[in-house]
Amino acid sequence: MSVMRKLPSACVNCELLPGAFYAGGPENLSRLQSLRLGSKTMRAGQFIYREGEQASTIHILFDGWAIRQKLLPDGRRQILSFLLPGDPLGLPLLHADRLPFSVQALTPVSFCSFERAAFAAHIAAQPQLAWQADHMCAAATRAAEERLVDIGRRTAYERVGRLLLELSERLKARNLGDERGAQVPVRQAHLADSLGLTAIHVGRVLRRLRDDGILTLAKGRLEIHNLEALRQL
Amino acid sequence: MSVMRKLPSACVNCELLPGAFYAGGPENLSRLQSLRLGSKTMRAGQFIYREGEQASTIHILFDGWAIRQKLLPDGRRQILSFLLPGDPLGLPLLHADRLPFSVQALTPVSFCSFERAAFAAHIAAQPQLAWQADHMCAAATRAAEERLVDIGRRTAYERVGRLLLELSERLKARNLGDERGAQVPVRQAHLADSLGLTAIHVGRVLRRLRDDGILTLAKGRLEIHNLEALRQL
DNA sequence: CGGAGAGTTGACTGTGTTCAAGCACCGTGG
DNA sequence: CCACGGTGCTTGAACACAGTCAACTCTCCG
Repeated sequence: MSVMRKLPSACVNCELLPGAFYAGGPENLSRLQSLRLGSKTMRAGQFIYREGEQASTIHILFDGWAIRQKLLPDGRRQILSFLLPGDPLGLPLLHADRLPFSVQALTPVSFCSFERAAFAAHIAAQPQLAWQADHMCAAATRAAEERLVDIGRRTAYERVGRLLLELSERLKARNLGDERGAQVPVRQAHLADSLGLTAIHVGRVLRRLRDDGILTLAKGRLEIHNLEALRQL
Repeated sequence: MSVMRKLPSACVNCELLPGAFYAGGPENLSRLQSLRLGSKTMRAGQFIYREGEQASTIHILFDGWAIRQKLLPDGRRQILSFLLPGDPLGLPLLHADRLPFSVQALTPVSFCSFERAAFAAHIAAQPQLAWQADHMCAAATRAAEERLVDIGRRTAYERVGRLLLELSERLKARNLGDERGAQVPVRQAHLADSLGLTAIHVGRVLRRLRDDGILTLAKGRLEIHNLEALRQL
């Protein structure tokens, strides 16, 4: 079974920080370190945040996968995004003290925590950090709106293909996974709730994608066999 | 016919600025004024931006409605949002020089323009402006993700009702419209492309909403008859 | 060996789509 | 004043994509 990576003792040694917008360069790391509250691990399935509840800490995912989702009273669920190591969890807490979505661990996870208000002040006080936060947020909006096009105007076949392509590219960008594929701990029900479909239909679509020689998703592993065809979708 | 409001000659007199995040308070207005390039009007249907094309000015909608949309090669369209007076057009241009969507005038519109780079610098240089921009952007993400839940997991009936409720509330917040309703220059095809449906089905849903005594949308006018029931959706 | 969770398969249903025709509204021009 | 054409809305019938339900298999673990 997969073993969880060990958290570094200090931010300076953290492998995630180069490139993380909230770090703001080496000269800020000690400041950031002083805001750090500690770290935590959780098991698969645990809720890291629940929609609407008050929360005063924000987390940075260090290892494992999580999902960001909204639940309707009658049990329907919409997954908003998949979260990978390095992603901040609950970023809207910088602007409000209640989150408009829940966050749930998809695998065992570890993350480190910062005090909401102090972290917000840290960013708000520095023009270039605030600007970079805005930049990140713009990217998040763009991603949400692309998913909107998927769900609103693309077929199930296109949706599944594009989501798996996106995941594979995000994993590659972080050097997770190898040549042909990667571990993707996502079940058909997750794809379904992410794409506005049912798990059963996702299963049928995955079979078609496999039969068409485009990709396979089985036993927690995603393999892409025809990247060109996949990009065409 | 509706008459277009007259643009003020100077930002100081602009009725939109109180409350606009990019203004940043009275002391900044002269600075903002100096960045202003001028104003423009366009007829209904004209494209203000086209997806992917380079653009070096950003606009603030002064009067009229516009839509933000993405078009697929085969003609399918997804409307991302409706833009009302006071809304910035093409905000992502602050972070990139190509827009990931098109903007089209829905009615005759007027707007004023600012040079992209100068406007971005104006904001990026001031921590509190940048932070407010981040705040706005977070709201945009939240809106996109709520629409995502609508399209992904709600029925056509719920979707149409909720979108019209949202529009009516945005109009009310800007003092457009009166007691019972407001002018809403949105055709069934727009609702359809916004909600991942077809215009024909939207028509059927609107009839059901009317038959159920909840609302009517006809001849460019939206009237809400049972706000409570509408909120229940 | 047994049980739980995930995935598969098949038959049936339903929400929403497609296509086509007809109608209402409205600004234009004879 | 009315004929005209365009645009948008409505209706009906047939269809399709995706959903629902239920039974069965597979795999992984204990």
